[in-house]
Amino acid sequence: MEQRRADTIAEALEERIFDGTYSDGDRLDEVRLAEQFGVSRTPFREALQRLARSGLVELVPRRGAFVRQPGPVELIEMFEAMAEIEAVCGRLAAMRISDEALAALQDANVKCEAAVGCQNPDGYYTENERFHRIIYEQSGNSYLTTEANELHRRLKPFRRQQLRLRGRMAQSMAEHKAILDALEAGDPVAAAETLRGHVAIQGEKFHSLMATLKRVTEV
Amino acid sequence: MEQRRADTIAEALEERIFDGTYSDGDRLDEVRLAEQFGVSRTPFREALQRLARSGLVELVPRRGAFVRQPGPVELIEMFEAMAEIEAVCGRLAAMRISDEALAALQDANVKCEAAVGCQNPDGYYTENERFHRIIYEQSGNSYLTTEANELHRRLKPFRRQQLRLRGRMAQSMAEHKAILDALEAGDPVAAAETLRGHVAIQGEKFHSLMATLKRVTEV
DNA sequence: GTCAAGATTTTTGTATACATGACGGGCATT
DNA sequence: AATGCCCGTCATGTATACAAAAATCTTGAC
Repeated sequence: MEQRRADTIAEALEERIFDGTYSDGDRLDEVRLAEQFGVSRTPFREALQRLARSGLVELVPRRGAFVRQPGPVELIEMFEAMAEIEAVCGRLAAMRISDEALAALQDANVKCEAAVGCQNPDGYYTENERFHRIIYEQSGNSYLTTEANELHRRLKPFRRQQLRLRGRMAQSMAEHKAILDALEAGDPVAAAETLRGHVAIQGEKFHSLMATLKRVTEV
Repeated sequence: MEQRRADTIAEALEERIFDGTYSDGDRLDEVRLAEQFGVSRTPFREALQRLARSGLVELVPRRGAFVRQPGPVELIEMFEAMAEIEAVCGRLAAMRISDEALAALQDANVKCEAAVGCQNPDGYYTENERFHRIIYEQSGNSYLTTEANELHRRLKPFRRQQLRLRGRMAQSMAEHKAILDALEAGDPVAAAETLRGHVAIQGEKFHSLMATLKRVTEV
């Protein structure tokens, strides 16, 4: 699959939005940025439109493109949607998961535990992501899988913060175990419930999220 | 909100794809169609990219834009996803729905029943859509609402066929009643279950869907 | 008659030029 | 001094021109 220039530009812009180079409300000047990327306005505008579709920028007619970071309400809604969609994937996966996938989940979990032991948040994060993506995949529904992956990607920057919470990794491991048990038992209801609880933002996680939000938006 | 030309073109193309003017695999010639719409290639390409993001068109680099109708597998997956997302919306709505929304749902249902009495499928269809959109809205989650509306829109052409099934409208009414009861009772589980069952493609509905699919793709 | 390689043509991707609508500053009026 | 209007400047939206890649056609050899 050949890569258009607009694709690479979109990725670069996305990266800059995620890492905070551009923050909420910033206008993305077409001529200046196109020049900076070494392309003309045409492919750059293509990239902007793609980002607009993912919701990262807002395209106001005749006024330009503006960075659109999710606010507190939007973020909470996205986390809730993530929890519900993961629950759905888990429900379906409980009825459809393959033995290979179950083994892969177990493998991811083992490596997660190892990462916890080594105080290695990055390793934990990588394997945790694999764990979840396997469940999306095993829903056996590519539409849901795509949606789940997309939401997962957008929440990535905020999710990462959650792991910093004291004792969060250990608790998360216990929840993974419960999820795995439900999937092995082929219990759709239990799989859905445990996954929803695992992903949902509640209690201390909520305050933590709000705190990081403040830090991001106030800079 | 000002409308770009690319927007109107995208809508027109979408319409033509839905109504079968263009069918699966057709190439959308940039110069010919842009001329036909009376615009240059630039806004027309914008429209193509938008359609590509909705999944109606596939943009193959260096080869062009091709109409991408969902195949049987994809359609079944989309209907399943719709059923699951509606179930989620129902679950949340059962906990959050307002009295006004409940009244609106009842109103939609009454008008549905009237339409059934008058043998008026169009009227039924309109009110049925309103019924479902209210439930999406009352999930209290705008992300889910957007996703649900989008899926609903894409499945519209296929859903319409389902209503032609003998006795389908009457059965559907009974299901609406059960959904309404669950929402009134504030029972999340019942709301989710009844909605999932209502939307899911199963039994005769499945064969009917396959039949319409054949008719569409073989023309 | 078939297949292959080169030339031609068509078409996509990108750059640039042009036109129209938006924002801001300055001036006049109250 | 404040407000409203007008004009200049600039950015966006669109058209057109150019370049590169793919598809097609032609021609020649086996």
